[in-house]
Amino acid sequence: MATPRLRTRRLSEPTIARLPVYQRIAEGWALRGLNRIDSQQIGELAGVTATTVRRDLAGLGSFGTRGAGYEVRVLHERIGEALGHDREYDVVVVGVGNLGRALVNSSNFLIRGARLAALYDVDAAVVGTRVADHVVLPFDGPIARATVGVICVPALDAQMVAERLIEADVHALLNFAPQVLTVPIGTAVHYVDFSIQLQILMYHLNNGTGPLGGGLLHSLGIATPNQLRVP
Amino acid sequence: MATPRLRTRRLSEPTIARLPVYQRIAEGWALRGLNRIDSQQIGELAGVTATTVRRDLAGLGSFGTRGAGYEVRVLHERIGEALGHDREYDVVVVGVGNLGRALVNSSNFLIRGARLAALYDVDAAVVGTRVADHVVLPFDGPIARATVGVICVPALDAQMVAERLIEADVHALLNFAPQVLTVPIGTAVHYVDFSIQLQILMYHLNNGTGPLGGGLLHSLGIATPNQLRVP
DNA sequence: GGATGTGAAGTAGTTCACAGCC
DNA sequence: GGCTGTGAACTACTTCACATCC
Repeated sequence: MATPRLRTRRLSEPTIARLPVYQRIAEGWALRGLNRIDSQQIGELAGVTATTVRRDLAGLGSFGTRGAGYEVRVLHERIGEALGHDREYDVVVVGVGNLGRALVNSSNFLIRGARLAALYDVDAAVVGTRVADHVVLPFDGPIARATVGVICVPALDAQMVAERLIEADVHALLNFAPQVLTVPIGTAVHYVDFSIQLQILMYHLNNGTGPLGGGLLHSLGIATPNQLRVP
Repeated sequence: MATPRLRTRRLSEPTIARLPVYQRIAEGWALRGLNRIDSQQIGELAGVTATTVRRDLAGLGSFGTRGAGYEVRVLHERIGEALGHDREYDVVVVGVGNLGRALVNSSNFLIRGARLAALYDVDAAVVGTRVADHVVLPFDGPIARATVGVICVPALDAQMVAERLIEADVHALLNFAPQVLTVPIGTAVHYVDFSIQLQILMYHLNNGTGPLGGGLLHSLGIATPNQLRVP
């Protein structure tokens, strides 16, 4: 576990989930050559209220200018600092099926300090092939030193994979398998589950709730309708 | 938008996100031939407190037995009803790259009433090929009638794809592109963003928060360490 | 003037603690 | 005895409203 740093006060869970969205918005504006943005604009693009944006950003220290909003460059930088993007960390991916392949080849996955250390699979047909500039290694061999392990294997194998990763001293897991993992204290598990997202969407459709009822995203849930167009 | 039904009282957003997890746990137990489970056990497997489980389930009507817990079959059924799994709905997928392919071939994505209606792509090399028992159609042609549109295209194309889907009367979107969408009122957008999940995990690692500090999943966030083993 | 940053108020979600029932 | 279901207390998050500063 990395050393804690107390540069910013402790951020709330919903705030942490929104920061990457704000950062992406900042990137979009920077790309367009715009260098100022205000909480109102960030809010409309992110699907939250301007007040929420200001509270979130205030937690990173006061770097806005009253009357003029935030400087896009500084905004991006501060969020990066808060999320620890100045640190590099190694990621191993276990399971090089369609999903694993999609992840490592995505321009959106291994960013902000994440570095692919190695790829593993149990399938002899896949081991030895080249994927994303790495030769796929056998999962029963030695495991590279890494901070995060990404699990992209079938549900039934996920627990076994988690155990082997933990044994190899990987104590942060991102699990794409539809399987709750049992892990010892000291290991963080984060779940990504596509079908749950679909199911939440359907619940709202069936019940007429969600965006129409004014419902809001709860750590990347349903977003408020968003009429503003980026200039 | 489907007709609302008021079988159960309105559920809170965090509850809705947890129900699919409970349901999966119920499935696991049913598969093992176990037919009773209590809130304590569900909680340990899902990474939440027993009280939270009981509150969530109480929202679906009282179907537990004091002193004996919940019947696994009834639990599964009630959650299915609450989430609208008895209804079938059509899903179109736009973008048949690695990710789109991974999704439609996953045994975990198109479940619980979701039915793949059609696949679209703009790439002439992909259009016409067979994927998951469907011939990939050109995105500039007519779009099938569907309830949900899944967007698996590069970030820069996502807004255009969303607009065309909305024009074709698809008013619920699941967006896998790292891009906030601007949509008219009446359209629900739900985001799935891999890199954000990684970033949240890293934040906690850098700050020593998360599972060690007793932090808890916030709609599929970091789960509490989970020592219990399924019998 | 105009937008930030923040006390204070309001709302939502979780946890406690226990009555109620099997 | 044991576990559910729930009022009451508590905690967390959001929104209001406005003083503050450019």
